[in-house]
Amino acid sequence: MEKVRTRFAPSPTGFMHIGNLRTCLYAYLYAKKHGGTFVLRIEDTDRERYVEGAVDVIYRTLETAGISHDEGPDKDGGFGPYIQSERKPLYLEYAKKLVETGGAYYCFCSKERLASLGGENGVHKYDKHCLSLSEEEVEARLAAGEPYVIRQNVPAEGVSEYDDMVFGHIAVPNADMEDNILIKSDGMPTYNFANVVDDHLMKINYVIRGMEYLSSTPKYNLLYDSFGWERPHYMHLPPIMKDAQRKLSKRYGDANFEDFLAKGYLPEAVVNYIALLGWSPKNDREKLSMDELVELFDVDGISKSPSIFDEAKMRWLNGEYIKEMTPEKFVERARGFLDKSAVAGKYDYLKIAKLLIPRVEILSEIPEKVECLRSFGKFDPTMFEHKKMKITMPLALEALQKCAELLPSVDEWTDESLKAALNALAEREGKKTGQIYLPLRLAITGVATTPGGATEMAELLGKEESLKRLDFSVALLKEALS
RNA sequence: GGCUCUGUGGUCAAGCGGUUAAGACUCAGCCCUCUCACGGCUGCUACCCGGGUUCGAAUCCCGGCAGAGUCACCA
Repeated sequence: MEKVRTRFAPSPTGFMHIGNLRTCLYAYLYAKKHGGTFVLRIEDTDRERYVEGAVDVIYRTLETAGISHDEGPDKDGGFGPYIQSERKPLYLEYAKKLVETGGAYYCFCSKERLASLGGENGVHKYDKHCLSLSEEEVEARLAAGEPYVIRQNVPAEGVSEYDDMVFGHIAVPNADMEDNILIKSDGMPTYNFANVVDDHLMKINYVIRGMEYLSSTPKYNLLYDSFGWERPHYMHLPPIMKDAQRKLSKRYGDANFEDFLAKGYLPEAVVNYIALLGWSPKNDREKLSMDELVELFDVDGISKSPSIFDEAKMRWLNGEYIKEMTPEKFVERARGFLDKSAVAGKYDYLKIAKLLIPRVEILSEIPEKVECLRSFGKFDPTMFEHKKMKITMPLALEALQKCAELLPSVDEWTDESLKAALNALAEREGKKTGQIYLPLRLAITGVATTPGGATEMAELLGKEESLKRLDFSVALLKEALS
């Protein structure tokens, strides 16, 4: 079997959005799955849409996503250059060859004439006007320096067909296809043409891309045929949608890959999630590493219908990745968020990590979760009331006062010894442990929900701060009850 | 509008002529429990519609309907 070569060919027009990344991922997975080569090619033939720095975003995104290309502008594999603008002379050369074989022709029509062609429903279709120009006339006008384009010569009749790896047999009447421009008047090729020439020259035999090309692919095949080149296999992918009607896109301000990282998503979780959007391993596995994706990836699992991007599910998956981290790993990955939170520099990150790991789905939740370690002040004393535990404000006060008597004598200020002390206290007083813990936790944090229990929070805060807060809360309760 | 494609719970998604139509997210409830989480359990909700073919159709065929893509000197 021939060696598989796939490619990702983005145009540098800004950020890398999720849909693009998934196409890239599938092309990568398919190549790796079959021991093939994955090529990165930059399609910058549209000078008007070029965005400075966009190429760097592409490199950066691939790297953090864990997708490494085997060939590209920065990794020569002998098929370069890998940037289309640097291949410019090539295209004209090949277009001329196509003119000789009759697969293409020069066109001198003005924009005005083209505009006057108006068909039904505002749809124009070029009328092959210049196809009938004699060779001499073409030569003369070329020599006179008249501006021209080169158009593909699509047969007027017949049907063009091919078999798509995911959509199956596709047949399009030739009459529905236009004689598209291959070489623009600025001498640059259009996507239609550059793509075909480059894919052939780079020996790309599996073309994996969005399904917006599904119905124009027969046209590209005609080009391959005119050249006498072997057609590649095609794998078209359904789009990722924002909702049932709209595609996920930069235009609607939808988050791109780097935005998600900034929001505290792990790159491997994002990659994992988008791999599953439009593809299924057909078992119940959902949390898959890149290696597993490579192993399991299969065209058969690719769906034909669009899928809607569900951030809630990606968030859940991200949480799954976090849950299996060790505290050390968590600190390493979350350092940026920890450093910007209330615990920055003041607390033991590893201790905090243990509490945060099961409670955080995306890293950006960290600051809000630990804020109670820094902020403390007057709070609503009725929060001490707890029906199920049968705690009233007076009972809470009593419990807190017992704590205030007992705790200063606890020397080893750790979760375990605090627990031991409080359990003994509860037993002595004939209380349920919750009737002690609950008020204490509230007393030293001042908020209803905390990332840990009373003793865990106390350990973090330290003896001095805990006792200070406890005193404050005792006073607060006394005042409320008087 | 022409052409191309698609149509399983709110979302992702198994299913490939015979199933009580998986599983996951979300949501609700319960258990666990010092809060919140985690974990465990339970529940709600689906084959777009209509015709065929067949003993039997979510699965095959046809027709509707709905949605998407495309019809550029953009990719």
